[in-house]
Amino acid sequence: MSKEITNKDKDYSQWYNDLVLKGGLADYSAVRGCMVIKPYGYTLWENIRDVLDGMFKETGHVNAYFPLFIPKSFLSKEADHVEGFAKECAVVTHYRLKNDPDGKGVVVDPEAKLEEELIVRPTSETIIWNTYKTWIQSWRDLPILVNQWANVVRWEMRTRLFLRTAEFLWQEGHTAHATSEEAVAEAEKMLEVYANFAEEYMALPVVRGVKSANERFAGAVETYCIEALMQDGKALQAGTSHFLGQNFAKAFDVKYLSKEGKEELVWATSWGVSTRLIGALIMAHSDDKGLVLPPKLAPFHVVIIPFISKNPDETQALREKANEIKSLLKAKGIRTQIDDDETKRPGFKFAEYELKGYPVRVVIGPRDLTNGVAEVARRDTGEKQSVSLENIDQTIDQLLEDIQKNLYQKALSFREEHITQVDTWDEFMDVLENKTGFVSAHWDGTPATEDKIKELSKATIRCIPLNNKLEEGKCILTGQPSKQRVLFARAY
RNA sequence: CGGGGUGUAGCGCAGUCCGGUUAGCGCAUCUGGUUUGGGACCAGAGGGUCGCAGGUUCGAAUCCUGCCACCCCGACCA
Repeated sequence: MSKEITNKDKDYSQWYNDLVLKGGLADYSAVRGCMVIKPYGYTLWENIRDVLDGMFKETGHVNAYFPLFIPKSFLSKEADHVEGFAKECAVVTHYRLKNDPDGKGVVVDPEAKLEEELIVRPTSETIIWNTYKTWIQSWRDLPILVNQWANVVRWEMRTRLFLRTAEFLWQEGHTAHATSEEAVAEAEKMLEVYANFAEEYMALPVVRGVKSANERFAGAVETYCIEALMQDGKALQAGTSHFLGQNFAKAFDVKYLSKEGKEELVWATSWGVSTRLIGALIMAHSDDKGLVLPPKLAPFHVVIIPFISKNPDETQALREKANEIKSLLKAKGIRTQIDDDETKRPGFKFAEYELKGYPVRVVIGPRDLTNGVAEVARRDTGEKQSVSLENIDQTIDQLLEDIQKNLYQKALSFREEHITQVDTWDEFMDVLENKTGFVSAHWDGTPATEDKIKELSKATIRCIPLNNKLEEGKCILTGQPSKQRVLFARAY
């Protein structure tokens, strides 16, 4: 069958690609490293976006939009920042094409060279802080709590659908504050927003933490992150929030006059999540039959499949009943689709909607109609039950809640089982190789040791969990004293 | 950027080693019919610059040279 997907255990990467492509989320495009997000995948993104956007508004943020292009000079104003992004920037050098003198299409017009080259934004700190300079004069102008939904480009060497593409969609919040404390509080607050979103909506348990110096965002003083675990035991950073200190205020000379009449540098944060979340969603819950989507984000909650009968009257009655159920569900805010396509057989449809991850399937045939029931199947466990048509809306409403909870619980158990404490290097390597997942181990706190561990094991420090328990110990690599355990893992 | 692999119909592939009629198969598509409680069946039809550009040859999907694209694994990254 053309729709068959690779078994997860056989080839996890191929399984993932199959889900994305055959599940109808995205396609490869004509441009290297760039993907086409198809309607089904885009709806998923819209659902993610809408919920997050509501959360941002709830926490006092407003949306704005800044240019796609950044003057090259801006990027070089913050030393760490340039270094972090310089290697993966797309650059616009010309502004015009002309007909090829040899008659073969168009060529870049050498006459149309830009005075100053433009960088396609890999992130917007620089263009935004250059703008904030003009917005901020007084303490009364602060804080600025702005978010933007945008695309960014990072010219990655190696790309993967949703997880790492050259162009991707995201949101980036950029805030300006009068004090360091306020900015830190903002960064922490937004991390918590992300964590809540991941857990409540994506049914994805995450570890909240801070990054080590090596893994910190280029230009940040502190990077907070949420880390999730995928079914293959690899970690995935699902969101980050940065306390930028005064680095960008210094670089762009953004100062305000305090209540005391003193000129002060502004404090900053930035935070973002991207379409990568869709990759996380896929890898966290799906199985060998296809996607498994949490109800709170699934494009559709329910598909109703009426059986087609030989008897036209019966078929008509089934269609009507399907519509009736749909209306009932719709009244409860349940997103429902009816598939009464007569050219496809039921078995085909079952497989198709399982592949697409619809949380609930409702099947209704002549026998059900007589008995006043429908067959309701849940995607997460595959269980089927005969349900009375009387209060099917309530049953399904409850079922969707159960599915959402069950997905979270399943992912949580998996995550808990895959955080392993180790105290020796041999154990460390053994867990990474065989058990996989997060490894909680002592580290002497130096970047050099972290690099060495990465080199030897391919594992990185995913984070130092927030409110981490302090505990005396010895670094698994160097034996030097350590005050706390940190989480290592191989990661996406 | 290194290593490996693949480019032949919308998708998946065979054919390439060893050149030779009209390039084939499965799925999908279209038409007609029979079907429909877990990926239906029968009959017929349409669909191809064999990745691109050169070259060798009477003759190239097949041999030679160059290029390009994509996938996988590594280094780098959200």
